[in-house]
Amino acid sequence: MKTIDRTFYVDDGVTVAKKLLGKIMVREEGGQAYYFKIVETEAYMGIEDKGAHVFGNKKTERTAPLYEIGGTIYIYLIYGMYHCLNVAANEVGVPQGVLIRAVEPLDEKSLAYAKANRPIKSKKIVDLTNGPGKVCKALNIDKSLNAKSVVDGKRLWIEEGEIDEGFEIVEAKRINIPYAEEYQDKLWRFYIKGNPFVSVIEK
DNA sequence: ATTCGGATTCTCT
DNA sequence: GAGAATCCGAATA
Repeated sequence: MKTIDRTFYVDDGVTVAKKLLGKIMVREEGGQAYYFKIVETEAYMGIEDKGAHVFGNKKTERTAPLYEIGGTIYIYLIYGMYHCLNVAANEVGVPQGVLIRAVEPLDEKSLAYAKANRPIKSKKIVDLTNGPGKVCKALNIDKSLNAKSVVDGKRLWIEEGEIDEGFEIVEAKRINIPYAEEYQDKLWRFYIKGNPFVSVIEK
């Protein structure tokens, strides 16, 4: 497998969000690597997107990583308890990004890693990683990765998926941004049709 | 199957 | 001092 390089991320957020589906996210910790397929993403399209943290060009200490070059990691805390993982898209100064909403553990070792990080009562392994807060918990991702990069081959990176995989992409409305007005209807959430790890399926 | 509320703390006004 | 790009368990039907 080959680590995806910078040029992949220097593109508009919607394009990067779609391209990330089916790719393999690799988490490295303690000299071990764990593999997860990206099955659901959301694009946040910058200063005009009312659902984005940077709406109105609100550059603050928190949102600064989104203004960096595509491939920069942006982690934030939501509802006081959960971290969410984003990858910045586009050029420096264009604060777009992609929220990683759901992943699928690709082997037993990765599954065990997720379980160890996120002990739950549910027997369904789907419940381990089918949501943005869950993904971060299961992969032991927190603010120590904020503003780091996904292209330096350390801690967290993304690789090409199976060559001939072939899947259908569903375009859907983004989740839980009621204040975003007309932007909450944008079809900027993308997921792999039929994949059981997707957090919310369209009717 | 679906609804409901509580958890918990960072960030910005 | 408010509110947040969520999750989970409990209660109801």
